[in-house]
Amino acid sequence: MTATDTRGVSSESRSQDSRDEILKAASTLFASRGIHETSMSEVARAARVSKALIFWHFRTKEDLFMAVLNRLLEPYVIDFAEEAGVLDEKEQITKLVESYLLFVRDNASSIRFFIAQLLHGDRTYNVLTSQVLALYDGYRALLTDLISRTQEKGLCSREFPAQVTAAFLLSTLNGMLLGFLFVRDGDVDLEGAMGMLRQWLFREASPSEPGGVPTPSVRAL
Amino acid sequence: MTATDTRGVSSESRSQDSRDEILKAASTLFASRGIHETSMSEVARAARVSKALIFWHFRTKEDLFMAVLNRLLEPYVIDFAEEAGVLDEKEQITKLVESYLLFVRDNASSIRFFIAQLLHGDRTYNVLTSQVLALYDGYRALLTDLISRTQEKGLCSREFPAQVTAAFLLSTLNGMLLGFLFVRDGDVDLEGAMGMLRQWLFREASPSEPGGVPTPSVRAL
DNA sequence: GCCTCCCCTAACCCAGCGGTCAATAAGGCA
DNA sequence: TGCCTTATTGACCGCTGGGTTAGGGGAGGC
Repeated sequence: MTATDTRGVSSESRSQDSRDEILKAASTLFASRGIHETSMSEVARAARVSKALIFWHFRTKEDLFMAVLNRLLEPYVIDFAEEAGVLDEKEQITKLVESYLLFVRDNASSIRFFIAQLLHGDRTYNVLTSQVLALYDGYRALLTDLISRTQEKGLCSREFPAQVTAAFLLSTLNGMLLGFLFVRDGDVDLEGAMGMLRQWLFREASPSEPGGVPTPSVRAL
Repeated sequence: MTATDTRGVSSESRSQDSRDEILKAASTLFASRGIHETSMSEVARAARVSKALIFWHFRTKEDLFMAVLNRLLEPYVIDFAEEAGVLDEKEQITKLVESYLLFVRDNASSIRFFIAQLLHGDRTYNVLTSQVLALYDGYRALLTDLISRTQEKGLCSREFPAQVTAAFLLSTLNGMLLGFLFVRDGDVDLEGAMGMLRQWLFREASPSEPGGVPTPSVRAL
């Protein structure tokens, strides 16, 4: 989608195009079938390019794989600071949790890939782990801080220390993530999940909505 | 460990022995490195047996893999009914949750393997998924029922319907599972996790124990 | 003592793998 | 136009993978 960008076909952009094409094909194949079940010939065929060209762009298969990894990691950033000021803490937490779930929904396939990769523990383990872990810790810190401030203002229960609550909440989110990844038909009940989380976090009474939506369906968590 | 069982070397037991040896070696290798990164020659070497013998016992590599899968699935059973009567509902829930966490701790490597396998979604997907899902649903049903009864007796909060609570709790448990799988040094804070869960479930006050154990450590959830 | 059936092996087969290379096409620049 | 650099390819190579095959050896039956 990003930049089909056929401006000034001159000079190095020809090379760049084929490189992108290869990366795109490799991303799809690696993510869906794993590195070991994907041959370079298949990547070449999918990218409609000769196998030798792949080795011209990338020294080895593993190099290509690393490039794919980085490409897939690109959207994994926490861009939260922007809308911080306008919302109160409660809403910020809600927002943060929601963005987690939305992200999971929209990036299910690459998350699947990364978890499988992490579980597998190849050489890539170290570099990938540290990167993913950094993101994860960032998110947790953000959440802990937010919960802590919310508690100070008396906006939510002080039953547990903020970091305990945050760790617990994150566990639950990860459990939901796992649930999402195994959902059969790919559609996921985000609203239901959010509602449950909000109620749990803030001890809200069940929001008896005008339309009278009954208990949020909880299938397939 | 089970049955080195060298009784009556006669007749078909020789075959059985070598078959077991192969399965054992294959289980270890497949579980730790995955099917595609494990060659039949490696399995043969690990089982100290010729490669051809493997193909005498199992028609193809995939057959062997399926046999391994079933072997690894053996310990995955819910044997809960036994001690049901003696405990009250609250303790039963605690017990059930604890047995989940203990199971996760003790079977981390095969759980890892199964999740990786499920995430991957090979052909094995269908047969494995259905089996794991059946177990999972069994556990959930057990839990839902138990929570429901506990609520009826007024022993725990009725804030949410039993099945919502169960699904939520299961999500959290799965999140913890995920956390356990990625714990660095392999040791896991079971007591801390259990404490948090109990408090959450039953709204217990922090159990200020005589020894004065401070807030349960929550690292690495 | 010999035959038979079951385990088990060494040696082989060949498709497909990751990777290389010499040859070529496709511009930019003079 | 011709030359130089950069992209691109088809053909090739060594090797490892899953899978086969022909045959050896040992325990039971007769």
